[in-house]
Amino acid sequence: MATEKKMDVVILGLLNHSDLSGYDIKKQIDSALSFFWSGSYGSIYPTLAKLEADKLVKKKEVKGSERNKAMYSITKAGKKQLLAWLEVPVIKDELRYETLLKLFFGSELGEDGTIEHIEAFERNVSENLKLLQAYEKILTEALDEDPEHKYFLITVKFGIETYKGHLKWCKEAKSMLKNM
Amino acid sequence: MATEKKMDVVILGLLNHSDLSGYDIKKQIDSALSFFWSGSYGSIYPTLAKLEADKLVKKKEVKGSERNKAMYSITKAGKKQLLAWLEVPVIKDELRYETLLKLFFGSELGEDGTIEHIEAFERNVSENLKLLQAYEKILTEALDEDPEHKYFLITVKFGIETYKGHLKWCKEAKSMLKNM
DNA sequence: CTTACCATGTAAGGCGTTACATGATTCA
DNA sequence: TGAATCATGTAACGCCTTACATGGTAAG
Repeated sequence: MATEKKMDVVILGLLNHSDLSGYDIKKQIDSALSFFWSGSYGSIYPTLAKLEADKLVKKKEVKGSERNKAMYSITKAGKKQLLAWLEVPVIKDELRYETLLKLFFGSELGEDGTIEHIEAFERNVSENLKLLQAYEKILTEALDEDPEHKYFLITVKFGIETYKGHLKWCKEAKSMLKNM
Repeated sequence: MATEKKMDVVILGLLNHSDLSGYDIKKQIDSALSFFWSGSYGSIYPTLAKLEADKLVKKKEVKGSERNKAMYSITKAGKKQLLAWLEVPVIKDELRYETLLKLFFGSELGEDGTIEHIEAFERNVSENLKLLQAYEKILTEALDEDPEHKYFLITVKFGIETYKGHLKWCKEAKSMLKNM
């Protein structure tokens, strides 16, 4: 079956906004998409080759003094495929937090160790929240420049609300563990 | 390398609380752990066999008039392994929401379609929130019965705060899309 | 009497990661 | 001149899911 949780629609979606190399795609996944998606070169390059073979993207070798570099752009068939995926209802949203697993089994570890896990989680979330808030500011200011900015901003706001919820829980969880 | 995001510690953790069959383990994963973890029989049974071979769990065939059923219990070596994993810092918390991917690339789909995705997400989160709040009530009332209940309750509260954050975002996102 | 649930397991394959391999260019 | 970044790709392997295969038991 087609494109359920795969790299291909991510690539198609990114190329729908601008032409990119495989390296560029990796960078975008690691920045704008990183808080809800991930992907490695070992997945990006083979997918790009497959998409090209299916004529969903077009490869252009960049010539001249530059090193070997290939820029990809989306084709009409690619846009059609992207839209078809966008129209289909979401199949699966997955939250998979190892932190919660360690908490769930935490009685074996005890309070101090568990609190350490929560605090490490808290530090991590706080940092990511700051990054998202910086994104939020930039995107809000540049909202008129590009109609896609609105959609990017909405996902950023998702991260902000979610992380705020996480931080609220951190406080609650720590006080629950300490008041025993 | 050992037990980074694997079924084995989940099983060890569950068996640390009570003896269970493979079928029981699946049920627990699909209920108490479902909002932050998942696993299938195709992963549970082979892992159980491997854990038994490593003497981390012990298998007891249930005899008598009952059907073929095997109950597993954790061994001392198993407890040690579980504790070792609990002590190690969390390697990876992963949030992977297809909904956000569809939102991120949403300009191609347009406002109406995007709002439909948000509303489907909203319905789903609302339902799960209700389930978690039911769990919260039960666990709060039974807090004294078992020292582990406190740890279960903390993870449930995580889900509640997170889902509340999600729902807050749903409202925000819809109004952002409508006010254009 | 049949539907739902209890119960165990295997085989094939999907999807992706990590690690490796290689080399150019830019910047301090 | 050496570190960081740009840039592409492959091979091996890990981990899990889906689908299949099988059959007992409880409840309505």
